[in-house]
Amino acid sequence: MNNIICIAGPTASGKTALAVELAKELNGEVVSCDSMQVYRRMDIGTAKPTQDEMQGIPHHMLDVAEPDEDFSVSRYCCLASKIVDDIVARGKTAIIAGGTGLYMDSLIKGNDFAPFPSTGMREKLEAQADAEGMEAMLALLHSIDPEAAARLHLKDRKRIIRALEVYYETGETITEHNRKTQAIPPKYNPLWLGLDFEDRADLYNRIDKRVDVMLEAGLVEEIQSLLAEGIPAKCTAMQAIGYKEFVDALVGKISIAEAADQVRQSSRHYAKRQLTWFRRNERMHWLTRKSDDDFGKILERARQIINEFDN
RNA sequence: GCCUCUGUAGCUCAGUAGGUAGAGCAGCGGACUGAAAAUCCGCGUGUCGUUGGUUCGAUUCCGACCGGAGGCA
Repeated sequence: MNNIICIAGPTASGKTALAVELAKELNGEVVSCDSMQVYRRMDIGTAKPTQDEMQGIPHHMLDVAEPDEDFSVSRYCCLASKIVDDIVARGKTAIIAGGTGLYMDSLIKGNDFAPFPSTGMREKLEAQADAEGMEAMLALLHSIDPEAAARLHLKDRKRIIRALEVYYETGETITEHNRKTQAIPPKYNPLWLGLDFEDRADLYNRIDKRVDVMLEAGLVEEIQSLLAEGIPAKCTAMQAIGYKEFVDALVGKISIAEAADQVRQSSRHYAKRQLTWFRRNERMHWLTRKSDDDFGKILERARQIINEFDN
């Protein structure tokens, strides 16, 4: 009997509902794997499961950070792995559900991240990049870590700076770091379930509808109150889809209707990226939903896969 | 009814002084390992409204017709 199940899939694909149903049937607890649901008071726009939706099933890794706090894969793995271990130790099933592929893979593989001293290195590198340009930064990286430099595109500023940061902070190149991480055997051996739609348009329709539901549920008010309590509009949490766009609307840059359109658009792009990430996981059991399949059909397929896996 | 403008990729529009066409967005595919709902890369065949004509050759010129916009009555 496998005691860890991962439920992956794009936004609005029904991960929450499937996780709760399976938790009920398998004596499970849900561990959210979502880079934005970790923030407190960001409930509507992150589609955080409501008390109703949880149906009494314990949920973890929600509300573990303040919106203006720095969060990272490293912190996620550190907190979540303890929780998973504890659930399993208590003889229950850990159901890890969410759409943040990097977090999910890192948790399962057991990537170990040493804590980062906050020395302002990133700010220094950002300033240097502004002053000297990315060609210079890439050349600098090449002198330190030619493999990484060869792999990265000149325009991928974020990764070039990060690669330099990792080296200057730890003395180890990101290439070495990656090699070491990949060498360690996976920490967990879960059953992977992936949600997808045979017709992409069905997913996109669900995304569109969900934006309307969020608006009705008071997303704009949620954002207003975050801003009112002093959460800076430029912090990472507020860069979440559904937040940054309505912040623009609230300061009058665009209309609410335009913001809603942008949210729908960004969500589609995001969903596509999520699918790309999860598709490369060759251990994934895909639950591909046809246009006339209902939730029950997907649940039934999930049960089958779980039974086959156990036998 | 007459006149003018207009009809090119799913959308908005370029363009071809006649040799069957290209951008942005959308869409699709990919990457991703200490910010990831972030960041980045790649992919453009479409009856050039329809139909006749001129031409070796028409999306391009001419005519008619059918859409759309505006103007005059």
